[in-house]
Amino acid sequence: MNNVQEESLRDRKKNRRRLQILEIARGIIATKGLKSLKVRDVAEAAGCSVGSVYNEFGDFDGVILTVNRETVRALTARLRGVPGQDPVRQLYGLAETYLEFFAEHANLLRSLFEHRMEDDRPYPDDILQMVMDAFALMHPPLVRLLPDADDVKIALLSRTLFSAVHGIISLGLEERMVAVPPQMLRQQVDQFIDVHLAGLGILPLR
Amino acid sequence: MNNVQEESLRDRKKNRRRLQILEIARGIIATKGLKSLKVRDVAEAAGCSVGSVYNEFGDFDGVILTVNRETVRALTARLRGVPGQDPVRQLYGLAETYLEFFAEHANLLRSLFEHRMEDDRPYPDDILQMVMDAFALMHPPLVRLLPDADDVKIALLSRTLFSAVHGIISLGLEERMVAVPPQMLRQQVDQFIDVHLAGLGILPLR
DNA sequence: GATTCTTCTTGAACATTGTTCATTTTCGAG
DNA sequence: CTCGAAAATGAACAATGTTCAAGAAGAATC
Repeated sequence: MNNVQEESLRDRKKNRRRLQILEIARGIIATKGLKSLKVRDVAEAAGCSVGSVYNEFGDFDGVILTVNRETVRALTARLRGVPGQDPVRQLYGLAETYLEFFAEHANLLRSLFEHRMEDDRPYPDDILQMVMDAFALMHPPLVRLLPDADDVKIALLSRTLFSAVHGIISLGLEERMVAVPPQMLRQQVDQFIDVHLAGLGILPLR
Repeated sequence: MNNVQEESLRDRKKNRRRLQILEIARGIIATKGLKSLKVRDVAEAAGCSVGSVYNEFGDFDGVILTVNRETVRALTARLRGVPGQDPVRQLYGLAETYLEFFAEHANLLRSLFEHRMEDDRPYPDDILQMVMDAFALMHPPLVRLLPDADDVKIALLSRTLFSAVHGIISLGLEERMVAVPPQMLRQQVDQFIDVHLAGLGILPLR
């Protein structure tokens, strides 16, 4: 077997189509929600047969999970872009960036958190791990802010804090419920962190 | 029209069946999740035809929504049962009771929060209102603890706090993710409230 | 370039499941 | 008992995920 794989014509077409299918599926989820995603719609929009979708992704869950995987990847990239000089600012930045991302891609995030597998197959571990990793991004700044605390406790605190922020945002953006205006929601998140940092004995910047 | 309605045989049967259908549907959702709820299964278990289910509930969403309505009603009842002598204890009690209820009825709660309507029909207002009302149950104790604060701000704080607790619990119980052990989760919730109350300038009891 | 072999693509057919509705059954009133 | 209204029925339909035998397309070999 030759490791210097030059991409064959077949591979090129396959890749192009794969990306195209994902793009279309993501677009439908993002604009009309996961419930509106239909194999036939995707196949038609991609100019191929339904069989090709199955050939490429195994089953329909495969398409959804691949989109979700990219969603959490994009989220993580955005969160990693939050400046880390000042740990307090970093915490606010992480929360606000999460809010921004969630507001921009609400349906994609809902697909990530609400999709249930067919039958009782388990949710892929790598996606869960990526989500956990994203939620652990508050760990480093918290370590800097609480140098005397047990590392395990900080890990727990990081997950707790991020989960709390997630709850505030995901319910706040739920247009079904009393949709909180976006600007208000940001204030809400900031105030929440204000209070929580104060409770941890950390002085705010402002 | 006679207002002294004695229940006719017809009405009795209708009511019995209605309750039976709901019981069965709730059981399936609770044990196997919303995705496993099928009209035919419900009809067969209730010993009636699929048509009867439709006759009684209009469509399948009708069944789900009725179950969800009862779920939020039961939740509210449980939360209202939390003692209110001491406002601080009440806040812990509300959070812990929510945790208990969520742990006991995880799939029912997920059905309440994750179900999306067919097409683009709106989620029934009364259910949303009941959820909002449940989340507002932290309002009274917070008013007592922060007598000088603006009432509108407390209303917002109440929703924020409860949403945060919801996030911690719903992600913590997500067995897909790293399922936090229930006892640990309770500690997590308590510590979260510890810190947040401290941040609000409220002294803990212990 | 022709031939062969492998792989991918196709789309009709199937399986599952929500929904409808003409027909039948049941119940209550007169 | 009879008749009309209401309810129940379940076969048929519609939407949608899934499979697979047959054909098409590309790669490999000569």
